[in-house]
Amino acid sequence: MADATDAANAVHGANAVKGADGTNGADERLAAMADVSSLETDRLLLGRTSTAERVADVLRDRVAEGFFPPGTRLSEDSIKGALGISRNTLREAFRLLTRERLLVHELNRGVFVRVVTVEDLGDIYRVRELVEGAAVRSLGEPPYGAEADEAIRAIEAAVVAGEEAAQGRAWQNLATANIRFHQGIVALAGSPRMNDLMRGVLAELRLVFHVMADPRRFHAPYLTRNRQIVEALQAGHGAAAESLLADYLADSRSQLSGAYAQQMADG
Amino acid sequence: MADATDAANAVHGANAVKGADGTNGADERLAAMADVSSLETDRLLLGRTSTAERVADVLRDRVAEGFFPPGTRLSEDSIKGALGISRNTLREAFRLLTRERLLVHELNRGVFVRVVTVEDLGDIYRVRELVEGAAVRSLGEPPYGAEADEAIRAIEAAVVAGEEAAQGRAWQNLATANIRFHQGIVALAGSPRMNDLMRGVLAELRLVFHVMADPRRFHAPYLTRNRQIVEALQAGHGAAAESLLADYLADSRSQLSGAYAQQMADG
DNA sequence: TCTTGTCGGATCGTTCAACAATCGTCTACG
DNA sequence: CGTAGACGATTGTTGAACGATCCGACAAGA
Repeated sequence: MADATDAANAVHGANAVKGADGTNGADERLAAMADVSSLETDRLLLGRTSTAERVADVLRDRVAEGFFPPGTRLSEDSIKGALGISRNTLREAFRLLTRERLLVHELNRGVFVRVVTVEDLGDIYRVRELVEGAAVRSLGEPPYGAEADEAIRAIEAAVVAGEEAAQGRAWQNLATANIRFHQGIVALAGSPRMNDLMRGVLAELRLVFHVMADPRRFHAPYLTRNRQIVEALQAGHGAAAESLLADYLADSRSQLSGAYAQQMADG
Repeated sequence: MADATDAANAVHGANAVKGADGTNGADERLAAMADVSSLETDRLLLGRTSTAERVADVLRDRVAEGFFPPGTRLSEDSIKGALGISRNTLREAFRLLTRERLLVHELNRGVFVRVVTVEDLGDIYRVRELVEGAAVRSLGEPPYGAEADEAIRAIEAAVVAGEEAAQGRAWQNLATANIRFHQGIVALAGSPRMNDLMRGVLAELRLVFHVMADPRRFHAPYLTRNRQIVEALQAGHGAAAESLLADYLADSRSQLSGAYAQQMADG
């Protein structure tokens, strides 16, 4: 859970960085005496966070872990008291989270944890099929670029994490690993905007899982398929991976949407 | 300028609507006694807006029309005074616009109109090629659904608007029409999330056009190609439209990225 | 002359208090 | 039984205040 937090923040922070500023080319003399250029990488990590962002991090984790189930109203007063922050700061954190589609804001009524509709779920899968498929296809033939290689390593790490979680019956961690697997798939495309989109979509999907009992049923069967996909990627069989992934998503979609519709109908 | 404003707001409002609420199917009796159904369209417009959202609308338009060029710092104090609103409300509006990637927020330094980097531009086109292409492909064979038919009508309306703008040498309107054309293309997929993504991406692209002189050069040549594409769509030649679109994007990309890189280098 | 330390104004981050607007519910009345 | 209206709770918005941070200017030192 803690690592899920860190990972989410890291990705978010990396994407939030704006483009290069124009301060290059004037200090080559300095760079000659000490290798200052190596610090430029760290500079992105330096981005400090405001209180509102940290509050948003806390609330995001709470929502992700199911502490605030979908539909819950997040009262300004109670949360402000519990976290010891001002109302304005809390409202700013709320805005940040509505941006991520985790919360919805209703005028004069407050903010609620998003309730994903069945139509939303269909759209989520449409996006996934499109984006994840395109990401794999964009790989082309090996050798891949350094960026893609790193993405593949991240994917494999997610698979391993999932296998360990399954072994330890830590279903929550399994869900996290599964989400990170697909995040890694999209990262193959190397497009920050696609990563951003998919991060939001997968966060929404997590909300879906939270209203379902027995998360194991929706994650465990896909462990071996994740493994197959990453092995295909590592072997350079992009087309095979894409095909496996398409089947995966189709199966997952039908299984999940059926169960979710029923769950929503039951209340 | 005024119509650009209205259009931007209308599009934004339509896309900002959250998923279907569950209030359908229960009031058919009412519709029978008086023609209430004609009001259902307006109902989405009826969603009241907070002050912060209206402020955000104003600022969004100002940015879109180039009143605030990229890189401009938006001072809280001066804008708050000019609009006659509280600082907190203004900050909330800023948050809304940073969510749309129009502004960037730097801690303790304020908010700035986004400066799109050359890398951003590359990513923007990657996303466009992927998403717009997939949207057209998702059409399949005619007859299309009602949703897709309406999207095609919107596309054609955008083409007509563009042709009229070109005739009147209203280059700003031409840019708007062009953007709306591509927004319509994506709407073919019928995916709210894709529409959302593309709205943001096209808004970013507008920022690019604002730092370039002679907008005509980047829009006028594509008028006839827009026309060809929409005619292919109307004729049910999806594959042809997709191919035309792909060429369009490739040409646009190379023309724009070259000019933009040079523009950024010149300062 | 160049570098470094220090200062002060301007602006942002955050909190607090207050009031207006709105929502939901409960009640009393027809 | 249904409905209008009052009430309490919560959100929307404002205004002021204080500390923190940034940035340019200016002075001291090598």
